[in-house]
Amino acid sequence: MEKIDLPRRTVYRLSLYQRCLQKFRETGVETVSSEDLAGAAGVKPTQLRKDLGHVGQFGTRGLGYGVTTLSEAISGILGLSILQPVVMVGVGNLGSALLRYGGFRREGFEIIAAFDSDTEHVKSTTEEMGVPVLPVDQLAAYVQTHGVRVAIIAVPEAAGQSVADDLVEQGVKAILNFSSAVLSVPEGVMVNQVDLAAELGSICFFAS
Amino acid sequence: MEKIDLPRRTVYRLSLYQRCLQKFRETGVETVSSEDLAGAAGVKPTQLRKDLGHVGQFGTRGLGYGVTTLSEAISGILGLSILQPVVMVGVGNLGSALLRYGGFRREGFEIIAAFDSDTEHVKSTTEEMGVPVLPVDQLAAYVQTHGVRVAIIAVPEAAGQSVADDLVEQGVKAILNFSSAVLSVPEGVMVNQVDLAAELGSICFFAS
DNA sequence: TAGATTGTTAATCGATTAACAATC
DNA sequence: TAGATTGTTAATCGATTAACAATC
Repeated sequence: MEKIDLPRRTVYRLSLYQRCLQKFRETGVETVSSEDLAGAAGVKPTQLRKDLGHVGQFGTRGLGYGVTTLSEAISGILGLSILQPVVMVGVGNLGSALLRYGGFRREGFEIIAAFDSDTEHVKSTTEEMGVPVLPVDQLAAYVQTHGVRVAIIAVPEAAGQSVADDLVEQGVKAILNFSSAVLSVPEGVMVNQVDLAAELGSICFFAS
Repeated sequence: MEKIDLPRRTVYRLSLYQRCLQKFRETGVETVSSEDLAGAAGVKPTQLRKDLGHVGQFGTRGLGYGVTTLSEAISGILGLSILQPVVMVGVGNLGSALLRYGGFRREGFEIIAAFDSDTEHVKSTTEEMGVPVLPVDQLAAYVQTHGVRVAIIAVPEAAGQSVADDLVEQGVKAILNFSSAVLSVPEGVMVNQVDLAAELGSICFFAS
């Protein structure tokens, strides 16, 4: 596996394209132009082509892109051609909502286990979530034995950093962080911060 | 109210600074340097100063920023000095998680009502959510009579655009969109797309 | 005055868009 | 061949960082 270096935003959009391609596939479309696909993803055609240009040549001039071919190519690039195992830490409001959401599997990853420090929480949620919910003190061991490399953090701010430390120590390489904690991680680990309150706060500005 | 034009990212970070300042305030700190505050927010001091430079002069050279003064100034800029009323459309997994989350109020906005198309949903959730959950066909009227300008969309993709159209028609100016629908809105309406699946998909790339 | 720290300008960086030659 | 559409280069744009003079 060649390690390509891609701009963050490009990676994000590849993920978008991938979902659109799946939809095209389901409706039986076999070929799309950069204009069609970009339209579906909400970006400019020229940007789509630029993004794809970073990783290879997939189209046929005058014709467009083969839906299946491109979709599989992108899956490969994102590392989603094999189902990616993900753990979830924190099963509060947001964590459990994400667990129930479910649509993830279609995207090429699967939340294989969730963890929480609240024992009551652990017991009451295990069945209704569809994934095992375990006490957080089993997190490290689990991550190690299952070779997990991707994690979602949805714990209160105060616990964020220590959870991240544990994860990184066991080999996790990418973290999607919903806690408002600012995580510091070593070089080579990617953190993607999603700060819902700040997101909402910032749109309020544009309403005035 | 002068209408300032700020870079999106700057607005987002102002929201971050604001939260950090509140924490400083709670712990009795009266003055912070750009280094302290930037550290707390996870950005570079120079960026913080640049961001603030967009909107005015709040500091004292050699000393730093007054916590309270700066905090109130930012609230004013973001339009959060008065509690901002927000409606939520869609009370599925994600929507209800956000409703329960609650931490929003401290940030200066309040979800005053939620809407859903599923009548069962409406009934069963109203009490447990702490806000009225109403049938979606009352959305337009409610938004208009309450002068709501900010909305959160957490409905399935297929319904996203039509909900957005209704909101915009009734005067909503800013939308935080959690549906994966690519919304098209008229000039002057701000949409902030948060695509959780794409977010997760894109970090997977960095794990390989 | 000396030390600290802001506000701001200039330099850098990265990402988006436009334009067009290559080619199916 | 003519029409369409890609792949890629160059131009633009916006955002981040470095540097430093202003000043408390």
